[in-house]
Amino acid sequence: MFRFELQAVCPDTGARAGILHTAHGDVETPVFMPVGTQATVKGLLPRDLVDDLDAKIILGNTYHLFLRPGHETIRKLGGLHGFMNWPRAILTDSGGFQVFSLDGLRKVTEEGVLFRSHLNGDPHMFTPESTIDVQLALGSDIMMVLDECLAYPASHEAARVSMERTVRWARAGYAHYRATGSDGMRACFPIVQGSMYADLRKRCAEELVDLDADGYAIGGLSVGEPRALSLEMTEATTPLLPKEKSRYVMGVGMPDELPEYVARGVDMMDCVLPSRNARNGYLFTSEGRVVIKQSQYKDDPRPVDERCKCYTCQHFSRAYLRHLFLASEISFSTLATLHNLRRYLDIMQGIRQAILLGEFQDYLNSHRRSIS
RNA sequence: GGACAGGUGGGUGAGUGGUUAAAGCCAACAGACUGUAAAUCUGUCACUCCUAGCGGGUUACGAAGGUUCGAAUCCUUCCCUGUCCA
Repeated sequence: MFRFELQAVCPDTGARAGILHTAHGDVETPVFMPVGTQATVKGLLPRDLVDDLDAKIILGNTYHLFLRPGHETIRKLGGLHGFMNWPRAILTDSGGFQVFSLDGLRKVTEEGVLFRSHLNGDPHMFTPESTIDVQLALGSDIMMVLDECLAYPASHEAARVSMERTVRWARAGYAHYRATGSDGMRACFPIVQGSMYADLRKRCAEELVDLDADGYAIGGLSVGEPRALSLEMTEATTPLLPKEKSRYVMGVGMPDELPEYVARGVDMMDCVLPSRNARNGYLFTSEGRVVIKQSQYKDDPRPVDERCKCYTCQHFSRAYLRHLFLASEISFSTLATLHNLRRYLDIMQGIRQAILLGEFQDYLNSHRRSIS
């Protein structure tokens, strides 16, 4: 039975701690979810994610898995869980982000999104209903309704038109989900849009709340806008969402921003930064960033982060990691991704503990002091 | 000893009379990355001056001379390298 259990609420901020009960295990929130678009978190094995990182939930992507290898193939091979041998929870994005990232390869219509495959140019129509069907085939624990992730900046008029269409898609997708896929074991989240206009965000949230959904997402952020705006839009939205339902801000953020989202009432986040930046040699540490290719690390015997307990930091020097990076060795990606994700998960665990102990305000204050 | 081929910036390698301080790639050095078209992408990469500009000057294509208004490019000599033949 899918259920969100609220455990603690910060009396001073909007922060909450809870548990997301899914068919594939409990997920303690606030949670950061590693991104595994193509049925793999790039650079890692499920073994790493479970044994080393203890990640409770990861993402998959409807658009990418539909194109390759195909959702029917995955369905036959045990769904995404069986296919990629991932025993824990999976959240799948609907393809709405590809409306943004594959701008130029798609056309948005009232019916849905017509994508031209980035692999071979074949046309594929994605509708609110079809994306639910694909996600059901994938066996997703938390499905996302198809939305239009709008680029920044957008005019108020364009944002309104887009947001209203996203609401219509959410209604259609949700109706389809209720009719075919709502078995109590899985969940489906609609997505609040409205670009950087608080009034549109508010209207969108109000419309979507009527769906009485399993949880709510805030999308359309981290599309090029100033960081402060992303937080502002989150802050304008979360108070309108039902307290007893989980809130998921899609595609954020930098390590420093994670507590800020939580303070605004966010329970779930995901981002490619820890994994992608890891592969590009950008490591997150408790002391800030370490760009491992820099010559200053040439003979550095220290671990990436002296306070980190990850496998990478426990066994390897910056000098060694720099060598692997410069030599384009595959193992670098694994070690770096392992570290960066561990950093994100550690931050979230610290945040959760602070909330449970009633110390989140202090945590937030000291966090803000440390970065200013 | 002889016959060919060749010597270009840290490496490799284009360029065979003038928009060439010299392509591309690699290395080096920086930067970017936010629901992943990303093990990707971008910038810098001889020295120097200032009024900081599609600005000036100085070096630079093995060495030294020469031809020419002008040479990495043509000529002469020398040095060096590779392959083959004795």
